[in-house]
Amino acid sequence: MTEQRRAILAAFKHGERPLSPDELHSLANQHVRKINLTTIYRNLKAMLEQGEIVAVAMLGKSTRYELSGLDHHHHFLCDKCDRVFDIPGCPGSMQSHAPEGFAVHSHELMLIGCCRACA
Amino acid sequence: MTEQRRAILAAFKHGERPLSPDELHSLANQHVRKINLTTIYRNLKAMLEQGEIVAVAMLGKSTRYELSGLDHHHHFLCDKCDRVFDIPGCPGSMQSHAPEGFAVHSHELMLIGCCRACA
DNA sequence: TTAATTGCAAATGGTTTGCATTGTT
DNA sequence: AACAATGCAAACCATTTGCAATTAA
Repeated sequence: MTEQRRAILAAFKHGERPLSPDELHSLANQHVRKINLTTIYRNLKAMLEQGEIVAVAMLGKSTRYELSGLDHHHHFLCDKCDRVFDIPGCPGSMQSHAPEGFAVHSHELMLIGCCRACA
Repeated sequence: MTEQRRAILAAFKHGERPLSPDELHSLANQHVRKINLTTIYRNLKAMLEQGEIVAVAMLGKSTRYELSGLDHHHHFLCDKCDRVFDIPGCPGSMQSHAPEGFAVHSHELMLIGCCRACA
């Protein structure tokens, strides 16, 4: 594992929430010497393919990423401060909500609202 | 209401599922004389602000849009054919899944799997 | 006829790629 | 030495913007 990859992992752990490539870039640069944004993107791509991280779709804004292997969970987007929080738990299997003949492999749930700090 | 806006609305109705700006462009051009893609984007922006349509976040792919005012519902993304289907109903209020002090205003749910046609 | 809408081309912003350089084994 | 990872600049692609021409009120 390269020094840059280690810095990116550290940034993920330090960030503790889904991060955009830019946020990751800033965070990783605090951990080691300057890393190029291109390197961030290339490592994100590799980490995605290896299943080390997962992508989180964001309305309008650029995709964010987080470490995988966490317990199954969902996200809360604060529409005031724009931060995304992990929320534990899950409403449960969604297969019953799919129409006949549709097989559900996975699901994503995003709650939108106002976080505690902004309230 | 302009002729172009009418064509875009017709495309939404004809499409019957969340559409990308490009899909909308193709569809709208079938309904009237050529419309510029810029006009699609500008009308989408206006329709969003007026609440006439809503955006649907797509992982990696570009945002899709659909008419609002439909019953509250969610989406199913087929990972084979890449189409998005509306699915009726909702698992219910999500407030109980949010941490203490977090106020939920709305939520988005995307089921991912294999649609009936691709099965 | 005055304001809003459109088309076109250029600008933008996030992401990706080519290639020469640097680091790793 | 051989191969993989990096940095930089250029390319890319979806979306936005400036501005002159067109359409609607």
